[in-house]
Amino acid sequence: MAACSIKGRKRLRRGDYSIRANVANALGNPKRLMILDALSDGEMRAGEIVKLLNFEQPTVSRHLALLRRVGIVEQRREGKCVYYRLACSCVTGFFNCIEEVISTRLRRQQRMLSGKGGRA
Amino acid sequence: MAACSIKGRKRLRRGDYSIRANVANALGNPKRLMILDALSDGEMRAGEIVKLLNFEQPTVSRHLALLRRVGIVEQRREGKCVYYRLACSCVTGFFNCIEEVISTRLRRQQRMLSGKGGRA
DNA sequence: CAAATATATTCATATATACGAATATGTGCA
DNA sequence: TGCACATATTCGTATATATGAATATATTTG
Repeated sequence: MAACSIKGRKRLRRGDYSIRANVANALGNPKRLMILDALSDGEMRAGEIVKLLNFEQPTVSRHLALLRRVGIVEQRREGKCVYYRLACSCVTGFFNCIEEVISTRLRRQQRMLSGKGGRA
Repeated sequence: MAACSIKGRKRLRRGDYSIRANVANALGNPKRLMILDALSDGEMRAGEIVKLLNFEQPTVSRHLALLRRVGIVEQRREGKCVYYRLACSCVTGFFNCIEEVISTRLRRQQRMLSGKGGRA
């Protein structure tokens, strides 16, 4: 006999979660986040990003390729230079959400410390 | 002589991008996305998720532990059962953003096909 | 305490990712 | 065409992640 009740509902979004995960996964790397953060100010050349962040040129190129592959950034060639930009304004929202998760976590940890840990 | 101008601006968010990446990274896995999608309907027991998604019990447990570690979900024990819930409402926004990225990408691909590919 | 249920952790391994170094491709210009 | 600048790709390898199987821990109840 189950001690805890099971609610019969739950509908899941349909479709391929792998595709969604690929998009999210592209955001799960510190260097890519820095690149996106830079791009959130506007279009930049690949080389500009290399200089700004002081990463290896191939590193930046590969990260940009990955971000482009999943559709987070778009590119535009102008002569010898390739300009990158965010493909979707919602990326900024990602950052805000992450900040929110982190601050929520901090708050919870504070609670832990003063609550559980404080006395005993 | 650089052919493309360099704009001198660009301010980056400060702080540790690795922490942010850890949070985002937690969302970059199809099974975890399915778990979060399930939890977006409300609190669930670990075992309920196992049954709903038909994953191995240790797999679910580990994914939940990871999600909890980065602060995306919280847990609550009630007797033998452990209930999990989203720690932060913004997680739903993540999904919407991902959908937006994917649909933007689709739109762009359509454009490619009818534009570049159509004639040539 | 023993047994049963619910969840968590460990271990070995398979797979995916990230990176530097080297090299290739693409573009404009003399 | 040949050179210079800008970006992309390949290769070998180091590191991280995911997983099933087995095992451990926690909680309730008899």
